[in-house]
Amino acid sequence: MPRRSNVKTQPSQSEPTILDVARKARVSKSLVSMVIRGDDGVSPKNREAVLNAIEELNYRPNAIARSLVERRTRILGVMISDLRNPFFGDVVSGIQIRAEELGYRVLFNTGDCVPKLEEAAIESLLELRVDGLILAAPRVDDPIIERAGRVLPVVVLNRDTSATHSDSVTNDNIAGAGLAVEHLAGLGHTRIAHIDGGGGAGASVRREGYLRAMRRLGLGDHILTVEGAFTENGGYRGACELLKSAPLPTAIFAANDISAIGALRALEEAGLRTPADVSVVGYDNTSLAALHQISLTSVQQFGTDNGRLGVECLVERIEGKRSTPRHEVHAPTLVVRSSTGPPPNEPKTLS
Amino acid sequence: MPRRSNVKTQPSQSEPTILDVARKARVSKSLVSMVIRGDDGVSPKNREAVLNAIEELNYRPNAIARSLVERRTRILGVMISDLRNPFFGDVVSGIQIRAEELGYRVLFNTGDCVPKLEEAAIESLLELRVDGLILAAPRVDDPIIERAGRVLPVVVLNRDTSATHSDSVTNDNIAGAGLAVEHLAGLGHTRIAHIDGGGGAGASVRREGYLRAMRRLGLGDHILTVEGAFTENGGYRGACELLKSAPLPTAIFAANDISAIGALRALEEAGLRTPADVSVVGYDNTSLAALHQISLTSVQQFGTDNGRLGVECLVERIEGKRSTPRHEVHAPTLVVRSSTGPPPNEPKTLS
DNA sequence: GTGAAAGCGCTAACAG
DNA sequence: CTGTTAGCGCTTTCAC
Repeated sequence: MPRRSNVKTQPSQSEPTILDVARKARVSKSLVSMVIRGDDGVSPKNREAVLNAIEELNYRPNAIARSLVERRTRILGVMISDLRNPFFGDVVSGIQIRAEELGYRVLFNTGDCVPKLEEAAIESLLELRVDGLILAAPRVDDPIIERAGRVLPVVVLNRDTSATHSDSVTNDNIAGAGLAVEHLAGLGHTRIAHIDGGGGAGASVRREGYLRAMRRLGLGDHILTVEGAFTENGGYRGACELLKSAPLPTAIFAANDISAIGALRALEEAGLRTPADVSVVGYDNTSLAALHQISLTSVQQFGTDNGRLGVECLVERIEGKRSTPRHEVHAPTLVVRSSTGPPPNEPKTLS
Repeated sequence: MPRRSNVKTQPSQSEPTILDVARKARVSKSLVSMVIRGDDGVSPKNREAVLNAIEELNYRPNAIARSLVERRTRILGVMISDLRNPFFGDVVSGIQIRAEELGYRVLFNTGDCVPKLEEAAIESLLELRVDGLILAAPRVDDPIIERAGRVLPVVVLNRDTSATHSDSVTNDNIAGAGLAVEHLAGLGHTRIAHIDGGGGAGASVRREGYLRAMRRLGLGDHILTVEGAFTENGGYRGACELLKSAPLPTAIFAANDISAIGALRALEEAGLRTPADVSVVGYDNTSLAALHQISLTSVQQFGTDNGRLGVECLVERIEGKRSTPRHEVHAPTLVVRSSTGPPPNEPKTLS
C-alpha cells in the first residue's frame, strides 16, 4: 500500500458522540458508556432516557475509539491465500460463523498468493492491531509467521510451519495422499503419477505422502511426479507433461481439486477417457468435485471445520485461556466418485 | 454479534509507541510522527536516528490511534452476500487490487445471504468507521442502504436499489437476459423456460428481462418461469419443476451459473441430454461455466471490473472529488459454449 | 527546524 | 447510582 497519499479528505459531517447522547439524555458521559456496554447498575429510568437519545440521534458507538482505550479491537485478522479456490470459501465460512458466535469481527485480506503481497497484507492487519491472526495456507516464509507470533496470537491453517509461538490446524497430508494412492492401487493401478502443487502450502507434504505411499505399496519403481500448481492451469500443464511419458500412467493423483480438473481437461483433449483410460484423484473435496459433471474422487479436508477450529484456537489464546501451542491435525477421508476406476487392460500410449 | 462478553483479556505486552521511538532517538514525539508520515522538513540526521530507533524497537504504527485522530480509517468496508459463489471471487479480487493501488485497506464481511445477518455485518463495518462501504449484491432492504448512504459513501454492486445517496455498478440484467433468450431463439427454440433467482439480488430484473425478450420475439405464449435460487439446489429444484410440464421446454435460461449447473444435473438425472434435448444458458460466466466438463453458455458479467469500478466510485466520494450519484451500468456479453444447440426435431415429453 | 500542548471518542478508575 | 478525571497512541496547531 502506498505509504501515504496527499489528498485531503473532508471529514464527513461529524457523527454524534457519546457526549451528545449524554447531553440529550441529561446524564453524564459515563452513564451513557455504561448503558452501551450493558453494564448493570443503571436506573431503568436513566437507561431508557439514554436509549431514547441514542435512537433519536442515530448514535453509533465508535469502535475505533473504544479499541484505542480497551487496547483491543475484537477483530480477528484473516489472510487468505486464494479467495478464488472454493476450498477457502468453506474455510472463510467456518471462520465467520464461529467468530460471530464468540463475539469477534473478522477482517479478511489476501495477497493473491504472492508472498510479498501476503506479507504486506499481514502487516496491514498488524497495524490495525487485530486481536489475533489467522493465516490460511499462507505462502510467506516461516520467519514472517514467527515474527507475527511474537506480537499476537497466530494460527496457521492448512500449512505446516516451523514457527513456534503459533498454533496450527492442518489435515494429515501424508495420510491424505496415502488414501489417494491406496485407493488407486486397490483398483489395480500401478503406474500412478502425481501432479504436485508447486510452491503452494502443503504441496510438498502431499508429494512426500505420495512418495511414501508408493514405496510402501511396492510401487517405488513407478513413481512419477511432475510440477503443477494449485490452479486449473497448473494441473493442465502437469498432465500435458505426463502425457509425454510412455507407457502412460493409468492414474493421476493431483495436488488439489482445481488442478485435478485441469488434468481432466488435458486428458480429454488428448482423447483419453476418464476413468476408462486414466483415473484421477483430487484433494480438498470442494464443491467443484461434487458437481455431477465432474464427479471427482477427492480427499476430503473439512474446510469449514478448519476455519471454526482456527477461530477457537485464536480466541483461547486471546482470552488467555491457553499459552502453550496447539497443533490440530485432522485425519482426511476419501470421497470416491466416478473419476476413478480400474485401469485399462492394455497399457495406453499416445500415438 | 453478542454485545459484550465478560472475559477479561490480558493486554498483550504493550508494543512500543511513538514515544518510545522518540526517547530512543532522543527527539520529540512530533518529529517521529513527521518521519513516519513522510513529511519533509526533517533533517537527514534526525530522520536517520528515528528510522534506526523504529527498526530497533520493532515499532509498528498504530492504525487505530491514527484513525481516531485523523477521523478516517483508510479502510473500505465490503459486505459480500455470497462468498461461495465464484462470481464474487472475481469481484473481491477486483476490489482488493484497486483498493490497494489507491492506498486503502479492505475489510470483508458477509451475512451469508441472510438479510438480518447482512444488516449486522454492515452495522459492524459502520461502527468501525470505515471510510466507505461496498455492498456486493446485498439482500438487505433499500432503507438500510439508504440510511448507510447518509452517513458515508456507499456503492452497491450487482443489484438495483432505489436508495439515493449511493452509487451503483450493475450490469444491464434486462439486456443480459435478452442476450440469452435471443441466442436460444436464434437457434430455433421457442419453448424457452426461465428458472429465476428467487429473492437474490438482480433476480427479479433478469426475470423481467426474460419476459420482455420473450414477448418481443413473439414467444409470449411460451413464457414459462419457475422459482429457483442463486444456488445449485435452487437450479436443481427449478428444473425438476419444469420437467413436470408437457411438452418439455427445449431450452432453459437459469438465473446464474450455479443454478444452471443444478439444472444440468436435474436434466441428466431425468435422462435428457444437453444440448440435444434441452439447451441451458447461465448468467455470470464464472470460472465454473468455463470448465471443460461443464462448458456452459453464459452471460458474461465482468466481476473483476465491477469490483474495480466500485472502489473507484467510492474513493472519488471519499476524497470529495464527486458528490453526485454515479450509476454505472455495464453491457453484458454472451459467451457461447456447448450447453446450447438447436432444439430437438421432435418435442420431448417425459414418460 | 523543533518541542509542548491539546484533543480525537471512548473506558475505567474513583470520589461523591 | 452518578459525575469527574485521566489517559489509550497518535496528529496537529502553534510557539520557540
